Formats: sequence, structure tokens, C-alpha cells
Amino acid sequence: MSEEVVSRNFIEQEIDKDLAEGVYDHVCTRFPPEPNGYLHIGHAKSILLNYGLSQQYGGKFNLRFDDTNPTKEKTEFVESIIADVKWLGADYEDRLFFASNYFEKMYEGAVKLIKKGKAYVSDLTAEQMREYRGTLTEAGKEDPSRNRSVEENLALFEAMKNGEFGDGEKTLRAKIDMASPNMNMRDPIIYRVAHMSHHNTGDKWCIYPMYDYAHPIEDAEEGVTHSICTLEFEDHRPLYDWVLRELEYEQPPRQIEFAKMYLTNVVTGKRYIKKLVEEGIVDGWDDPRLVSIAALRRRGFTPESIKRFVELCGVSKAQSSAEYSMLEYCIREDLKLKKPRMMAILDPVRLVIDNYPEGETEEIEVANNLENPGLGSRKVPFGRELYIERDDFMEEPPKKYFRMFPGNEVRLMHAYFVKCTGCEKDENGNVTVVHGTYDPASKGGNSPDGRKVKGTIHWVNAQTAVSAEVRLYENIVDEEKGVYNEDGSLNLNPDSLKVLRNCYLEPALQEAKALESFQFVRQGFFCVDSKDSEPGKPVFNRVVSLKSSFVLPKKQ
RNA sequence: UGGGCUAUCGCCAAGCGGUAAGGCACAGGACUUUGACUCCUGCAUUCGCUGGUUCGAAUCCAGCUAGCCCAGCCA
Repeated sequence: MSEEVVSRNFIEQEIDKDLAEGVYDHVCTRFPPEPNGYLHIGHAKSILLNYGLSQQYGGKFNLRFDDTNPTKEKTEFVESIIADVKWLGADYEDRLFFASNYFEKMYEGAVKLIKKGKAYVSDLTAEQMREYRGTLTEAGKEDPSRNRSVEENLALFEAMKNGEFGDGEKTLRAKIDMASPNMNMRDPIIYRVAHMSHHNTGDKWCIYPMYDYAHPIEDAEEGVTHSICTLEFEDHRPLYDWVLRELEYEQPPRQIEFAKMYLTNVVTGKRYIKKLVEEGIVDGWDDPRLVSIAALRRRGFTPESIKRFVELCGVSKAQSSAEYSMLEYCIREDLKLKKPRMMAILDPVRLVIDNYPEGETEEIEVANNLENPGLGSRKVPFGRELYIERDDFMEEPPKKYFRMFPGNEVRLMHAYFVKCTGCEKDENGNVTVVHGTYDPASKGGNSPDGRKVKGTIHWVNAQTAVSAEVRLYENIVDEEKGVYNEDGSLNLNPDSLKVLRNCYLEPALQEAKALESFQFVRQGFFCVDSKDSEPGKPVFNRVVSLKSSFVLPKKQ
């Protein structure tokens, strides 16, 4: 029914073709992270792309840990990755796999290669291996062990498996072409010896398969049809196909590469983040100034917003880097109609309504979201003394300033018209109290005589206000200068974290739960911190500010 | 004088031989009980460059240029 012409991205086009030509009759994708760290926004693209494709074609999506290198992997990471994948909504159902569960299969495959004369055990050390490999412009040299007999190779490989060699003493190499212009095809190592305990298989193995050999087998064993990965693996595709062909898989999966998407100027490098965490600059991998999935979640981003972002960015093979403003747009879009719009004063100054009866309070009915009546309404207490935003009052207003200044009438949102009568200041000239008088007839925010006001400001009743901490975050930026200077000192935006302690919120916000988010009228979107909040003492993280804040006209 | 990949507006990105979609950002204007939102309007005579083929090219061909990736017993 929809008329929108959604063009198909290049991966969809390839899949369409495969399906049309009968190469496959179904689609199965996968997200294959190595459990060696936390996931970030870049991974979200891969997850949602793979999952989205599987849904689109009525296929399956697997989550598989590519855990073939025990030196880097930890259970802690598999848990955090599972949590993030689930949070993003990529449902792998019961298909959670580990590459390590195919070690037996991979071993058998290696034996098969040896028997076919397609693999051999090498005696070369790492250093010799490098010399023999040649360079980008010169062909490599043949490994002295290249022509060992099948029997000898079989015996040696079994000895490797049985722990008869130390780390680095022997490797198993695929016999392909030492003169190939593609470095990956110069007899790549497919098994190495590593006497090390694996997070999943423990001490069962002391030889581990290399990525290039393991990955195609993992995909094929799971019945993956389209193995979607990033561009740097393009050169590996011939090897991926070689393994599948030599192992004689009937319906081999197909690798398709796309460009990684980075966010301009944000820090994603593990080494930097690790350092920031270790030095206590940030309070963990989920510090809201970072863009790990956990950080975005804690900051208040929703899975929907990230999904939207990924869709908006699209998929291509061109090197690219999206602006953060696109992500911000996505979270604003997602939240603006879904979340209640509450009143919160971040930088308070007292407003006294001199003609309002002392000691009286009244409850004002306020719509939770004027644009979405479905969200209902709430009651907000109003009284003689209120807090308003400090910059909503100016003693000497510039042109086009239509909030509070002496003699001007504004609307207290949802409440009354109030005319500013003046202010009190301390010895330093700072405004301490703003005074005004209200028009009782304007209850609800409209005057029966039809007069208009140009400004509407938000407020919080001083007597019932909840005091809270609000944190304004800026991303830790990674511009040309880098996160760290050359001398190792930190190059951090001093405004990356602003903590506002004397904020006043509507009483209703006291009960806000962890990760619950709101729109604060005229301030942007905020989310209750899941880590630092205590019951009754919410800490709000700013998710994103409004598109543009109150820009005053330039001084004449 | 290795190989692979890429190049369309500030940022993403469609386009697949018939005469440059869309989104973000930005700039004007209207509206507004959030200076938000919403709504209008503007924003590439031109597709990295140079030639060629064609009635016609961002799309095909040739040559150049620039960027990214590859010489881990990492993934």
C-alpha cells in the first residue's frame, strides 16, 4: 500500500539474486563477535543488519561467539555481548553458538585437508614464517616442510594435538600458493599450538584453529547462507571459499562485505577506552560519554533509536563516518511522542507571586504530552513560591527576549499568566528572587479576555519540589588531536561532564525508575541513571538536548 | 613496476544508458500553552580528474588521481 520507494541496498540485491538464481532457497545470517571486549555502536550496525536481513527474508539469525583464540577471550564479555544483543532486540531464539563447539569438526577437517595433500605441518618459527612469506611486492619462498608426506603430516598433526610440541613450535599450513599476490593465500597457517585454558573448552585442546580456517566452517556448520562481514575481510574471501571448497561443503555460505560505520569524532578504540577506564577518567565501559552499547543504554538511548539510526545510515562499501547529530535526531524522534513532558528546573531562581495567597497550594491538571493525549495527565502542585529557570528572567532584556523581565507578562506553563514586577539582588548583583503578580482568571494558561503572551516558561513549586542531580554529558571527542596528546596527557573536553546538583523537579519525578526517560520541557531528554541512582534520589542523565536551545539575539 | 576495495551536496545515501531521490545538518518563513514539535521554502546545471563510445553517460570503455585494507602462530 505504501508508495514509498525503498531502494534495496547492495546486500539485499545480492541476496535477491541468490534467491532468484536458486543458489539458496532460504536466508540465514549471523553475528559472530569475538568475546574480547564490549560492543559499541559499530557492532550494533552489524547486529541489526544481520538480524534485519534474516527477518526480511523470513530466515534465521544466529549469535555465534568466534572464540578461537583463548588468549583474548573472557566469559565476562560473552555475558555482556549477550545482554547487548538481546537489548537491541536481535532475537537469535535458541541459536546461540560457540565456534569452540566445532573444534572437533575443525580438527577432522584439517585431517581431511592433510589427506588431500592440501595442508602440511610446518617447523618454521614465527620469525622464519615472516621471512618466508615474502613482501607485498615479492613472492614468498616455499616452506622446507611443504612437501612432507601425508603420513608424516598426519602423525605430526596428531602429535600437535596431543601436546607433544610447545607453543610456536609447529603450525599447520594450508598448501595454496606462496607466490599469490594476495598475502592471505601464501600458505596461511590454519592451526597453531597454544597451551592455554579456553573459557569454554577448558584444557581439552592445545591447538587452536585460525580465523580464516575456522570461520567458513562455523558458517557452513550452522547453515549460514550469507556471511556478512566488514570490508577488511574482502581479501580473505578467496581463502574462505578455498576452505569451503576443499572441505567439500554442499551448500557453502557466501561472504559479503560492507563498510564499517563510524561516528565522527567519538572514541571507539578499545585501547583508549581501556586507558580512560583504568585511569578513572570515566566510570566504566558504560560511562554515558562513551558510545558502547552499554553506555548508550545508560545514557538513555533506546534500541529503537539505534535501529533507526542504522537504517538511516544505510549500507554501502564506501568508507564513511556518520555525524553524531544523526543519532541525536533518532533518539529525539523516538522519545518525543512516547515520553511524558515534565517540568524540571536545572538552574533555579525563586519566583514569588506576591498576590497569590500565602500558604495555599493547588493542584493543576497537566497533560503528560500535549501531542499525545494517550499519555494522560498528572496533577502538579502550584503555589506562591516557585522555582523558574535563571535565564528565564532578565532585568534588562535584549530585543526579542520574551520571557520574564520587569513589566512583561508571561505564561507559567499550564498554570497562570504572571506579570513580572521586579527582582531582588544580593550584594554582588546576582538576582535572588523574582517577583510577579498573577491573573487568577488565567488559570490553565489562557486569559478570558483573549490577551496573548509571547513567552511561556516552566516552573516547579518550591515547597513540594524534589531536589535532584542532573548530569549533562558531552561525548569524549576524538578529533585530529586524539584523546591523548603525544606526551600521553589527556586531551579531554572539560565540559564533557557537568554535574548540576541543585535542580528542582516535579514531585512525580521522585519515583522515576532506573532507565526511565522523560522530556524535560525546554531542556531536552533525560534518563534516570541505572548505576548512580538510589531509591528516591534519582540522578538524571541528559540523553540529548533539544534541537536548538534558546538562542538570544546577538547583542546590538 | 603487488593485490583488493572505494570515490555522487558539510555528513550518510539512492541511482545500474534517457537527462541528479531521500534523510541528517544548515538557512529563511508560518504556527505554537516548550523559542521544542509540526508545517512550508531554500540548499549538486552536476556525479574525483581527463579523454573516448553514444542521439544521449553519474551510469559503458581507457588512462590518471586520491583514500582505505593486506606482509599476526589476532579476529
